[in-house]
Amino acid sequence: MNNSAPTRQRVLEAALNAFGTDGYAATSLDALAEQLGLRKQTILYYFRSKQALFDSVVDAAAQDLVELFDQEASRGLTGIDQVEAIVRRIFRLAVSRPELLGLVREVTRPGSITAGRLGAHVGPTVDRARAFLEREMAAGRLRRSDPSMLLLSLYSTVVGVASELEVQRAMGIPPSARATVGRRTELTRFLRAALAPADSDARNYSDARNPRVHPHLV
Amino acid sequence: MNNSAPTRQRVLEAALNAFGTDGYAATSLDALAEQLGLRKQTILYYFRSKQALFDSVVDAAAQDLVELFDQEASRGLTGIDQVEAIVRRIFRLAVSRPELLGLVREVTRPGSITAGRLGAHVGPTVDRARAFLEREMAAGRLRRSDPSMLLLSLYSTVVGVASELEVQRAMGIPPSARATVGRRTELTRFLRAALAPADSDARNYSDARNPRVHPHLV
DNA sequence: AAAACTCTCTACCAAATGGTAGAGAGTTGG
DNA sequence: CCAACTCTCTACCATTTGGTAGAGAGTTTT
Repeated sequence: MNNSAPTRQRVLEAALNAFGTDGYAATSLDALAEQLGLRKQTILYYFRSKQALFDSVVDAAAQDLVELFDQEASRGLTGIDQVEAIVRRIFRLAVSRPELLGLVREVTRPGSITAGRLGAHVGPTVDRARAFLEREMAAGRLRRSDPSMLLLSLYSTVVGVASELEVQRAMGIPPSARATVGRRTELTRFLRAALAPADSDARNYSDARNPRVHPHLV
Repeated sequence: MNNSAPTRQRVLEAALNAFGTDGYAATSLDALAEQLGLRKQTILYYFRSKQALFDSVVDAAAQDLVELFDQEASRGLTGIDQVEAIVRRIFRLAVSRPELLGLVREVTRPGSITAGRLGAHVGPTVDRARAFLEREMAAGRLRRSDPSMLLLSLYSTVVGVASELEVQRAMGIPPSARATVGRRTELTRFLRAALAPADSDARNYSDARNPRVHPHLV
């Protein structure tokens, strides 16, 4: 039962790229195969059907996302610092593997049958994120609000700002590397303002201004 | 040169619905025609090609969006009140015509050739929005930040929260009408926190808490 | 060395796709 | 009344699509 890791893996990667960039419907097995220097039938040897391939791609992508997220969440940061660390991570992802966020976008299309599949994978992570927000609110390190809604707002904002390239162009923001850093900096400021606890119970809370942008890269 | 408004219009509406829901590639002219009780050739009589139909749909949708937006912006509100009015409008849109936001999402796909078309239509409106933000910041009614970036954050957050149905389901938010109101309320709170001017120069600014949720509908 | 297994290929196929050509029915204008 | 025009249709068509059947080469197992 040797699954011939190289070929199968190559197919998965190219498929993630294609599905995440052009979408499911606009991706043909023939085009995918040609791009890999294979015949379509070779793809269908490893994956029963186009849909099965897509499912596998979603599984792999979900695993990557969860891993990355949990890794970043396990460093024990608190409050806005933790949120900022995640934001930085997602931006790095948007630069290094934009097709991954594109795939998420494709899967979360209304009525998508595959949405449940992704949901099943990321469910526990989402729960943990919500629990984190609740905990930090209770500790007075984040402004009090509905954790689910906040999570949704955060998701929309971060993924949108990180990956809405065409919208950014329309708004006069050039898609350069420097602009990407600028976007993240500005977004961080936006989020800090939105998340900072009201004056009522702000305790030992790390400086809300000056988001300490390391001049690394993104 | 009678363009037979009824049929042409029906085609446009059905096409907007299909393109906005399923995307360009997943929409076939045959399916569209059948749904309209027509033959595909009738569609191709009014529109030279599938791409031309899509372009026309984008034009019409952009016009609707701009109209709606400018209408809401011409009422002379200021600061966060104006932002909140726009948010309310977009949410109403997400409920009454979800396919419109879906189309925007489709058009803004990375590498979309039609993105420029939409951009050309909404450009002036975006400029006006940015000018508004600048003006309100200068007047001390909004927190100071980069207007372009803020606009992008606002866009991502509002459209995302309004239309990311599948993500919401994944985050445990049921897609009911009541939940929609709740989402908007929570989002408004989020935005108020993010946009409220720093204490430095906050002048005659309408109450930041209690966003006055009318029990209308959405 | 024979049998079984792994992997990629050629050869097809039915269905669906966007699109062309042009007939025919109905209406309008001269 | 005839010509022109508007609109929808039938008849096709070339291409592309996802998918099946199975041959054949190489490797592993017995």
